[in-house]
Amino acid sequence: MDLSHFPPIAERLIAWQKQHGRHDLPWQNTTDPYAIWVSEIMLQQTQVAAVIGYYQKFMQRFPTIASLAAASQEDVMQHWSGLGYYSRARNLHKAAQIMMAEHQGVFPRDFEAIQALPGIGRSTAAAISSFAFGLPQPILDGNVKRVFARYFLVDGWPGQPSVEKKLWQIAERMQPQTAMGTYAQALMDLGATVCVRSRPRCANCPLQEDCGALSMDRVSELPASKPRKTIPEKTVQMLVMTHGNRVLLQKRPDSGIWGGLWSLPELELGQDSQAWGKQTMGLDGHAPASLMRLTHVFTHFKLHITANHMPVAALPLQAQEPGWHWMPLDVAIDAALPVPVRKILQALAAQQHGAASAKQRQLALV
DNA sequence: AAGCCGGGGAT
DNA sequence: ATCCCAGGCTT
Repeated sequence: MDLSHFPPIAERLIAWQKQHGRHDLPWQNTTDPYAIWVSEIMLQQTQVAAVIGYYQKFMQRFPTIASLAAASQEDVMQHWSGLGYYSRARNLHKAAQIMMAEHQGVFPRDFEAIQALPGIGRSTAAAISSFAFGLPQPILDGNVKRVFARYFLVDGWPGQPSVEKKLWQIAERMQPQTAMGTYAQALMDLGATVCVRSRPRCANCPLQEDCGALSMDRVSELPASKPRKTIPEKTVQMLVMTHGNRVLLQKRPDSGIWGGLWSLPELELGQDSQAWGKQTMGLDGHAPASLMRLTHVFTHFKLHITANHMPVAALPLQAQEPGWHWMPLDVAIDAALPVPVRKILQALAAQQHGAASAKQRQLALV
């Protein structure tokens, strides 16, 4: 690829960053590789605004590699609950334990060693290397892909391997050998605040004089968007079994959707709740009551959930199956749950609270 | 190369 | 309703 007719951009970007970039995010103004690592993992496929609160709580609870490595998976997952892509949390936890066992509890400084840790790919390893250690490794996240696709007129969807390969080559060619952290931050900040997806602010861009897409009037069509397919839809029934103030939850396996989180038992749509409770748990449930319906959209499918509430009067011993847990409702709501499950339990809590208040009012009248 | 893995912000 | 976000891992 011939990039010779493009002037170097690093110096302009670095100068722009010092004046117009972001400087006060919670994970900036530190060279602690642990803090930078945690932020980079949280920021994978997740916007800055969504991360800030999670980051602060996570760092307060797990301030060091050692504290994270020593924590239970349950504790780690609880601090990730709601953020999505839960393999990130499991890999973060696992990588901390690897660092304790194989790197003397110190974050490795070698680029290959960093990238070898679970959950850290080339771009994340490069970001950590630049910010924490000043290594000249190019990053290539969504922001950088957009900036380069426009500036260098790269056609095709950046998720396509052939297109991504071109973009990595550009990233390598543009990579400066000084001020690596500032340069990486400049690319991200330019993409996040100026070279945004829709209606970019080209008049404020330090690269406007020689941007390929701007000169060709192709800014709005680059980068090419992902070819979209219709996603399948699934319907499930989630059963909320309660005994007194406790609710039955099931720990999901690490692999698959919502891995490592607590969830509700799932039945097929027409499946009979009472029969299911009797067969799998040996429980006699009351007639199930419709609690709520909701639709949850994932990247690759849409899930229609019907939540039914079935109280059980007695709890025989065979109801204590491994992997299942009768959890007090107030505890369950703060556990590591998927978002729709938390919504269902909150609806149940609201309903029970309402019923309790009604009873109180009734008693007050007597 | 394509699929899997979440939840939310922006438009 | 659609796109995409400081992507990586598995098949």
